[in-house]
Amino acid sequence: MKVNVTMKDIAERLDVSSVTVSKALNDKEGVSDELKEKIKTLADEMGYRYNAVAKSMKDGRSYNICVIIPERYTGMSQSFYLKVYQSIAQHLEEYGYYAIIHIMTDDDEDQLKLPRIYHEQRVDGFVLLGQPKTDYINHMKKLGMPLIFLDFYDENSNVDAVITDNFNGAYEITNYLIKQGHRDIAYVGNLFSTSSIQDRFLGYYKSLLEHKIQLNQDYVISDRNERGAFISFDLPEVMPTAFVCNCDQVAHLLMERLRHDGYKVPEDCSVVGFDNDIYATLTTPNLTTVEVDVEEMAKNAVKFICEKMEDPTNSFGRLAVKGKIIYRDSVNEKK
Amino acid sequence: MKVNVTMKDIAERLDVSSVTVSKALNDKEGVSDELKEKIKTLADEMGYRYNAVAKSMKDGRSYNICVIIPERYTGMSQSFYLKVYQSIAQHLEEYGYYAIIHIMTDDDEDQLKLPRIYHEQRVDGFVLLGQPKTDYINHMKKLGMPLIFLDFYDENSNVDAVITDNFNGAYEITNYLIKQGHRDIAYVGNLFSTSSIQDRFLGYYKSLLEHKIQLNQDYVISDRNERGAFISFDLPEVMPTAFVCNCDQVAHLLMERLRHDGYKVPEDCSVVGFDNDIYATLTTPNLTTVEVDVEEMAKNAVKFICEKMEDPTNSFGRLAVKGKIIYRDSVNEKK
DNA sequence: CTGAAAGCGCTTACAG
DNA sequence: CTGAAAGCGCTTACAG
Repeated sequence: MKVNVTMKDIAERLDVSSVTVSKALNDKEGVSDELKEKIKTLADEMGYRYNAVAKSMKDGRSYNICVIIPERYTGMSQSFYLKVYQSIAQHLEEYGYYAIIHIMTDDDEDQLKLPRIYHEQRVDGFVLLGQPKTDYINHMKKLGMPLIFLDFYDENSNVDAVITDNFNGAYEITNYLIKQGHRDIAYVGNLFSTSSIQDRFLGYYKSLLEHKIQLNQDYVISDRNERGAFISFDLPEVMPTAFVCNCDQVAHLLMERLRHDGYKVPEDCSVVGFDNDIYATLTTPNLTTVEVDVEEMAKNAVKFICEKMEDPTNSFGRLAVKGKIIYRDSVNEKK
Repeated sequence: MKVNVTMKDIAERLDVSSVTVSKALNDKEGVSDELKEKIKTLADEMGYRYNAVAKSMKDGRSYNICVIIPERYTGMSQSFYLKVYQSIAQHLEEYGYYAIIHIMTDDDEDQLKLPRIYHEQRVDGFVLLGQPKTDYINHMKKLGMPLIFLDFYDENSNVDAVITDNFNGAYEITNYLIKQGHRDIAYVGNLFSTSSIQDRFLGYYKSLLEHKIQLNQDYVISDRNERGAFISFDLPEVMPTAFVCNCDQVAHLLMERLRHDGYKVPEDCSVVGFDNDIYATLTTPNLTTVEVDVEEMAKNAVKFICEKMEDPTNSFGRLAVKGKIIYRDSVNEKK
């Protein structure tokens, strides 16, 4: 058995041309059924493997999509990114594409260094998963390649984006707290860090507004610096009865802090999170939170990027995928 | 500006041949320094990007290494896998290779289904990260492609492997417990699940032996079924004063269980883990554990696989990379 | 239904 | 130092 069987090898054995073999193996028209069967059978027998590199070269496409994740996000809730990646990879498979992860270092981000895969023309499009700095985004846009933002968007760029419906999720979970009788509700998150955190805040705020609850600036608590690293924070002097956290991890940190300061959850304070990631079930009590629909987000991101590759003028805007409240044990009715 | 600038385009502009352009851009001999500079400058100007696909086709290599992770592992400590992947990718870059993650579903594993990337000849070697079933391993071996096991090994396969020095790590951390005065020490882990868990057990056992401590079968506690899913377990009737857990996650679960049953850590029982992953610092108190040297493991795995691609007869055996004990607050001196 | 020719973008081996 | 020719494995467009 030859090391690498090619279509030509099959063609020679059957005394046909490699064009015919190509047509047969790709189920194209122009080969008799009989011959097609014979070719396919022999290909199997000879252990033929399709050479996708040759195909790539022919059509000038790599069939790779690069999923760029800024390194600082991978330190956070890693499960999320691997899950999203897996989902993207599975959906891309249906289109005949591959997903390749590129974890971008802070240095590369600062220096606007693009992944090697770009410089070697081995990629047809990018999915940005996790928000890089504006300069980097602008740099990527100039490439003129299909580009999708996933799990964030940028006000100043009209790049198509698939995001969690942060606004509505936070709105609904705040409504739920209010329905439980809470009126003194704090929000934990740096409003200037990412669009997600900001939108979740606005959803929280909308719920307050609708219930005629005044927004108390002491109840807006920053949890991280602008690079995304968590910072320690003080609890408000007058304590609220509930906290809406911008993510489960910070809810987890907050609950440790509350316990440390002698508050019981949910007896003294209720706490809700967002994401339903690993931290949601690591805390005691388990967190009531908003579950992100990873599957649906990945599916749409893939659809968008593939349609953009077909026709670069395709544009989709911003798609907000609805999440779902998961009710657990971190919320009490306010008596 | 043309959409895709090729060497030929540069050649025409400079009235030289594309062979010369190729030599210049690759810093090969046979071009005058002056001409080489001119070519490089123009290439930059024209926005030339190297076409690695053409190169791949020419040398019949994809320059891709596929990192296969069985899906059931990704549910566990995801941070680890993403970290390992990143480290592999970075090291592969030095060799001009790319790393591509493939998360293998249980179904694919059962049906011995290889990743599409293999069938399309878009991969030159495999790194198996996390132990698949024996049948799958044997199937992969038959491919005759460069193959490395990472973070596990298989008794029956003589495939090169890079692993954490599980035996020594567990041996040393058990020694530490004994030095703190403990003699009734349990081990938590299913001995028949993976080679890591087994080796960690043996390291624990060696430490007992050296200190003339009888192994008590009631003190060997299974934590998961053979597919790797955690199961609930009973605490021994007569409690030990310390637990060696096969991983941080199970140490975390154990500590919750202990707390629930009214035991305090480390006052009543000491607990140590293994891995130093996210669970080590999520528990209160923080875990004393063994840190895995991800960087060193990835570096060696990459070295091995690349040398095997150069010469398939290269063989390295099993390399155990030493870990490091991280001392935290989950161990007390036994009075 | 079948196939000869040309081409994708590069590199190698050779000739000058 | 420079370049014409051939080839990597496939597919497309066309001719028969």
